[in-house]
Amino acid sequence: MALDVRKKQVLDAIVDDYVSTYEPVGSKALIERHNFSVSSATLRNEMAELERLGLIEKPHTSAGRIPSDRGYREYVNSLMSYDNLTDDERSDIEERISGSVDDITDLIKTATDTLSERTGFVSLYMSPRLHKSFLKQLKMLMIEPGKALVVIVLSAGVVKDKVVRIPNFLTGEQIMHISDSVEQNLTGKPLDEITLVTVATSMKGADIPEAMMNQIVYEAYTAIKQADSLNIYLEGENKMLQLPDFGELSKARNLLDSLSNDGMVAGYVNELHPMDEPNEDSFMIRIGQEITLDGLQDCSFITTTYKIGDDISGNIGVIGPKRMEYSKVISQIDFVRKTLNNKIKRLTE
Amino acid sequence: MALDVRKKQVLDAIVDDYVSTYEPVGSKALIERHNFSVSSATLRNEMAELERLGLIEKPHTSAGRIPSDRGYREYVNSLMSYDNLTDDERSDIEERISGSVDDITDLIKTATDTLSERTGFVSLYMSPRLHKSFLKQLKMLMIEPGKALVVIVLSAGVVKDKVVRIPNFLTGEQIMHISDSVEQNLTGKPLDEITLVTVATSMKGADIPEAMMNQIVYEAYTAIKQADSLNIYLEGENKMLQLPDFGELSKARNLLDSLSNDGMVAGYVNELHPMDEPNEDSFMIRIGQEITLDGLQDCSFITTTYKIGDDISGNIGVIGPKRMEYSKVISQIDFVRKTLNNKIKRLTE
DNA sequence: TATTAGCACTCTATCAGTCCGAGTGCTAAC
DNA sequence: GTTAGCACTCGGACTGATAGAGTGCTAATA
Repeated sequence: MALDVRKKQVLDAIVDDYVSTYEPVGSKALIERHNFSVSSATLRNEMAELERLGLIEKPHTSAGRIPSDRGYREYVNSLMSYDNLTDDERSDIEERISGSVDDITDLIKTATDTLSERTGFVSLYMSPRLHKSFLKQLKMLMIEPGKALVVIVLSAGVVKDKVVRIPNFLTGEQIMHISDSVEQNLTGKPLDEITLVTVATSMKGADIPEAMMNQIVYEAYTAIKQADSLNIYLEGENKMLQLPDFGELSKARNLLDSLSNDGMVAGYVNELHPMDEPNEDSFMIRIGQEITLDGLQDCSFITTTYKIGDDISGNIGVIGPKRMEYSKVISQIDFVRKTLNNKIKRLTE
Repeated sequence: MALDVRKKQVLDAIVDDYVSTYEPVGSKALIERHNFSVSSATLRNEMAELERLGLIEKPHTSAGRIPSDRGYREYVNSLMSYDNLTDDERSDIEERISGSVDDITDLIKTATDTLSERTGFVSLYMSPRLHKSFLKQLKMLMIEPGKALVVIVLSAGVVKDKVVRIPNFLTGEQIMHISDSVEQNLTGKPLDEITLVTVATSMKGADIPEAMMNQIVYEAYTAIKQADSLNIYLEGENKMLQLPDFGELSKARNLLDSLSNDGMVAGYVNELHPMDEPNEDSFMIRIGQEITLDGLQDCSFITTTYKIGDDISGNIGVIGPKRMEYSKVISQIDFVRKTLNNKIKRLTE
């Protein structure tokens, strides 16, 4: 799509105006607000051309133009200029995130909340993907007869645990044995290389009757695997009701219903960030119709990646109306991500 | 408020009709739908009287009547007949809750989700109040230099844990010592009797240099206290947008904004259920203006109590529009509570 | 050839006016 | 105490007229 300079300026101006006013922009309004050195008639010709190219559209015959999804895409890809945060904004974000407690999950959550508050949109994080992280410790604690707590420590100091059922007559002593044996054999292994078989063989050392082995193997295995399950956290859904974009009740309903389906959203965000991500510092941007999730076609997704150590990463980002100030939102996410990464680094060193 | 029989019938009919139609009920409609053996004129007189008593009101001069908050209250207190669930409903609830996993929190969450799904309203649970539960075990696990995991096992098998910072040069050995010492001295104590002082004295046994004691005492103490912090979980906020009661965008906004403030809602529900609750099987019902939480004056709260063992309890309930079928909702909550209590009992035995 | 002024046309949003129906309170009769 | 009847009120739905913003097209211009 090779647009000449003036067409680019016009599209840029239309997006800017429409984003800030939520009113279709006409040729006259365009002349008034931007200093084009041509007349409105010329702009009308340009706009007709842009419409033929599929970059802008009319809600109805006698209205101004609004950007189409492809228009936003063009804008984001090649027209938009990046924003710099003000010092105030920076220090605000830094304070909020640094003032947070020591727990990594709390930290990520705080970063996400900050994002929603600062943009006025929905923000989200995906729990860290641990499949590449490796096992540093595994302990089993007897809680009461028939119940034990499996504690798993992963690289970068991530801790997970799960209460599991065990055969009733196992003693604390025996549990310790098993746990030591498993730990010795599995420490250093990445999570995605741990299978039911490796867990089973790792227990060979502890001399526990074969009969009760199966249950423990299974429970230990699920405890480990559960650590790697994918969770999503969404914040600020209600803020979307303030936006004119969702001022019609049916649109608002649609939006909130779609967002309430955590699993679907998580799956979608997960798809956006493939496992072997080539460029981790980049943003994934999906606009309007590009989004293959039902009911979110008036939205845009902007997500990026945070890191815990070298092996572990997760995603953080924003879901807003597609009519948003992309440059502002992206720079907010960028700075929050950086601040978060730094704080995590300090925490895990 | 001593109402004669017919006034009661009229109020009852008005509430029933209004709840099911969301239309103000007039004297004629009342005659048509219920077989009163008097004329509409007589009913008009009765209605005028009920209005004088503050039990019903008119949206405007030429409209029918709708129940006032006091009208709903009167209805709930003395008119409403209790509903019995159908066998289908019972088995549906039982299946959903019994199909859930073994973790108590998951179980309560499932029960809450069920409640929202079955009523179409917002449901909630408050995390168990643990202040009366007593300490059964306390273990500290070294995770890496400077970091330990405190695992706390409470009565009824409730497990809590927290990662804490410890002095860098403490060895795993020393941590074990401290943990054993604390455990020995505090086991059997109710959480609300554990203070900074008792924690400190409990560590006297482990011979750790005085200097680093303070930090550990503090961290152990906060770990214990955090176990008792009050959390709330809300489910189904978006469902409220389907209701005509919140069909105006401003009302919907108001509602969701209020509900998004978890802390406020938690505080309110907590107030409703005083610590030394006299009758644990009862329902707390708050209707419309009775609710002292901003922005929820078109709602009703109905909450009750679930139990984990003898010492631990929490709350579960529903927030819906005040125009709701109270008897149905109450019986749903009642049955969910019973099912939940049973399942918890089986789980903790 | 690109630009522009001008003009006829289109469509929406808004506002006032009208009418209908449901419901009320009151009065007088039963 | 109950009821029929009636005048009155008010919101909601419909209508038609109007203003305003914007367009596309044409013909003139640089």
